[in-house]
Amino acid sequence: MRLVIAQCQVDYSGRLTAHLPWAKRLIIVKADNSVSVHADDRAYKPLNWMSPPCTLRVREPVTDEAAAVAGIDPRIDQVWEVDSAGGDHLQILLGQPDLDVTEDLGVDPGLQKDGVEAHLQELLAENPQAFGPGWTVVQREYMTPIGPVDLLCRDAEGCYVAVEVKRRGEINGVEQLTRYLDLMNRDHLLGDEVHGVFAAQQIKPQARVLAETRGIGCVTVDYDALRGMDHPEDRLF
Amino acid sequence: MRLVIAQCQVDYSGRLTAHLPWAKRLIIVKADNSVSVHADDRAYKPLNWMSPPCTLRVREPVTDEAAAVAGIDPRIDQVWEVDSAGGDHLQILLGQPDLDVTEDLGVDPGLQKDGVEAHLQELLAENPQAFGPGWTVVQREYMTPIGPVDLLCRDAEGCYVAVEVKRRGEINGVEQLTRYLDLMNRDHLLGDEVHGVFAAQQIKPQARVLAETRGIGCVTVDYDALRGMDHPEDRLF
DNA sequence: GTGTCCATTTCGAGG
DNA sequence: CCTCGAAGTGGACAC
Repeated sequence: MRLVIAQCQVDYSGRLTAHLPWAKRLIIVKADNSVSVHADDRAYKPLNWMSPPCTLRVREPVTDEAAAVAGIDPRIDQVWEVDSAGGDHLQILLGQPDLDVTEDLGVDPGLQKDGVEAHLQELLAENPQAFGPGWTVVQREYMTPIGPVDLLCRDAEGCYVAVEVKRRGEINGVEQLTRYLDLMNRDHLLGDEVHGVFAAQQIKPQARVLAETRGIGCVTVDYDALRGMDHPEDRLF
Repeated sequence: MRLVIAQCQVDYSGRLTAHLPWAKRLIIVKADNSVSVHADDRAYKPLNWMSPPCTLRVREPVTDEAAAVAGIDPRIDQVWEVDSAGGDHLQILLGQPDLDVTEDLGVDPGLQKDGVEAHLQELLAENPQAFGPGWTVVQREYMTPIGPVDLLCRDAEGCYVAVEVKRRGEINGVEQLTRYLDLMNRDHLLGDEVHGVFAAQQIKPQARVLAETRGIGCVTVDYDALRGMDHPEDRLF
């Protein structure tokens, strides 16, 4: 990993074109050749970047005399040309760096996550009573021609119910479930009419309204409580 | 902006929980107090981070003796505690740094962009003949109760057509246009039936199929050609 | 503030 | 390799 802090000007052309005027910024070159140009704000998002795979060519410093002949601004110390296979191009004009260090970081052991949608689906599959008494799970990731239904359940009366699980329930999730229900009921893949339930840790009001107008049930899920039901020994009382 | 390269262990808890085992990484603290932890790959995305606004507390180095008494790993040189208003928490255990520099970058003059969806919409508004001969634009960003239709047009026969403009046409865009059409035709906001056209630089096959089953036309747009039509003087022939 | 939608989204999984 | 859906999405803009 190489870190450079210097005055620079950046021009990108690819999916769009973008320009950064001359100013002092941080430039990161990672081991995967990716380049990112950071200002001192905007959290972790760079102002401009090139994603890997890409190649980086550095045109070396020129003498003042040669620069003058070529019409190059004498402030320019280096020119970086970054190219991707897709035709994207990033050009960075660099002044004298205030920092230029290279460090070998090695391979990272990687990030361990807990609490994403997959875990929520897993917990619900193990605790279908969260939907109501007598509910059972027929299958997780039940395949249809247009994609997998998160959970296929049966309610207390034995009716099939397709459950769409989301961390945050928004309109798109309702649309997605609606497409599954339309298909399953049009083709009578499961005989009787299949109902729908939209399950999420939080459901936006507009999504709830849309679901209800389509006869889809809404269930808000408490992840921590569900984890407690799943492993009662973890609870303190 | 402060750049630190050091062995570290990171734990995040907030919208999810995540853990990074002990390894050498880059840590960036920006002027907005945001913190990001980078490995030497994954383009510009950090492994872990805290978005502003947040506060950073640094617990100073302890002596080996004090560390032993407190049960702290003697490799630990500093402990950073980063907290956001939303209750998110990031803890970074740091070893002896290989790099620790602070640079003042000042305020960035900012990024200039060209070629995003707004420009595509603008070009299409100026060149409705891209949809067919005799087409006219009634209004850009035509407001409905559930959001703005990108372009409201009339075709050669004078029929209203709602046009949804996307850079890349995917299923969500078709759903979005469908909601507008459902509403406009249910409430007869414009008298006769309003048709729909889905216009994008590239349309995914599944989006195209969904659009066609709903009677929505698909138009793929060549941005550069359209720019050429708009400013013929820019063309070389 | 909430809601909606764009993004050079990035990223990962699955066919 | 493409396609699709999730993300600690973030950010801008309208209401």
